[in-house]
Amino acid sequence: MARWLLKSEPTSYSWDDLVRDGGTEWDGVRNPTARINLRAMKTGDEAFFYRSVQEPAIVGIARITREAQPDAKDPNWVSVRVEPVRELTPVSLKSIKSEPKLAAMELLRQSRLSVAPVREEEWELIIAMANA
DNA sequence: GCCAACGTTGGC
DNA sequence: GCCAACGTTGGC
Repeated sequence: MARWLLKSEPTSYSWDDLVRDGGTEWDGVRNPTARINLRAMKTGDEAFFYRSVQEPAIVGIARITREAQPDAKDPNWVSVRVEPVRELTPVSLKSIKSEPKLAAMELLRQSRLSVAPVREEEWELIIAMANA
């Protein structure tokens, strides 16, 4: 199973919105690199839900429930379906940056990328940080 | 095809 | 509010 990270500004779509909805179409992504990542997602893959801008942090885990299909608003782009798995004790961007083992994370390397891969060892370390 | 100008994202 | 990173647009 592959691991991912999905960014969202809480003012546009928050973790609580995802929980309330029980699942959502992850659409509106308009970046070529992010599109490559969306297309690589398989049903059952898991993704960190990252809250950007306001108190940036990883705040939950979501699951991909349908692979990429053309975005309803513009077929040149794609969307996937996601649903919430569980909330996490927030792991702040600050704590991610302060952990040397996470220095290679795509989140840090390309800070504007809204759909990014996460390595298995990074995933497990962040889960451990949330549980600490 | 190059690159300057401009717009957007997102951390601080 | 500022600014760095980076993507897009458009003149040449």
